[in-house]
Amino acid sequence: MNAGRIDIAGLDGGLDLQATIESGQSYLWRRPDGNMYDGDQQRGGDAWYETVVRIDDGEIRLDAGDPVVVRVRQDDGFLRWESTTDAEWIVRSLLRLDDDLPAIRAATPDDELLQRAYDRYWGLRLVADPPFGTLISFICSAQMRVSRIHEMQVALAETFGDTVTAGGRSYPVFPTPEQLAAATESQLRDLGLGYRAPYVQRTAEMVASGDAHPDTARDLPYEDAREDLTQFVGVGEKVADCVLLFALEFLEAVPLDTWIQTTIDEYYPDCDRGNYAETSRAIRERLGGEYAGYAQTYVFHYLRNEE
DNA sequence: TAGATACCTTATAG
DNA sequence: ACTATAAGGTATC
Repeated sequence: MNAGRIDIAGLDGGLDLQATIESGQSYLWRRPDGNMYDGDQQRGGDAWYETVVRIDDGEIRLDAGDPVVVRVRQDDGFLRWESTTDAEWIVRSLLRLDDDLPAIRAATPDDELLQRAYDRYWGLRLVADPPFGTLISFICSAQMRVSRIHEMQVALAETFGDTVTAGGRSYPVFPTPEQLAAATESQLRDLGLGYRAPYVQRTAEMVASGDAHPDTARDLPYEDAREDLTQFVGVGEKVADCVLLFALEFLEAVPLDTWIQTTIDEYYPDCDRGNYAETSRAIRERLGGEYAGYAQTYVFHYLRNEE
């Protein structure tokens, strides 16, 4: 295994690894100590987190390429990493370590709720996850608790994905589009996916056949990109916004979920315009525009943990 | 085009 | 013990 460490003092705004990984924006990491979402900040503070991505022509993916194991741990002022390859660039990319958090926060409105959330979880970063895994995991997220969404992704990897061995341990790999497309609805229901089972299978089939790919949204203007992603089965406007924000680097995207809807009702009632598109524009503007997605992620994590 | 309803499964509240 | 409700919504009518 390769290994290295990144000096957190050298990052603009530092890092809160646990908040970043366990804030419900990524479901593609695992904690080998088995305590994801245990709500215990102390225990998670120096836990190892592991993921497997694929590297294809220098890009971090899950739909093609060679599997690479990546482990990270925040400890004593450093982000330590271990990997089957020289992975510092992968770690920097996945965890958006080059984002300038103070600059992003400076572009955020001086709003009491936003500042409280930023203060409480300062160092939380958005992620830049592989698009295919993000697409599937957020299709699974509909009407689901965060911990169960994560369990589903683990089950999908263990049931349909490859396995790689590193350092004497084996790691399940998130399934490729082909592997998921070959799954039957019944198999997926057996994993507890419920009505999401056919959505996952059919979307995987769309990607595997080449009929559509989440990456095509990357080159479109924000609202067109959101519309483009809704062509996938099981993907509405909210899930599309999640893929844009957590995988395709649209930092202005604000997924309108139940938590944000409650936030709008309580703190920004004038932003409720009665439909997704218009409410989205209004709350996006209220949260600072360009980095509204950052503010959304802080607020989501803050409200979910403090109330 | 806007509004209502069904949908899998599990955990938690009452 | 047992029922109602809600969980990072979407598809369909």
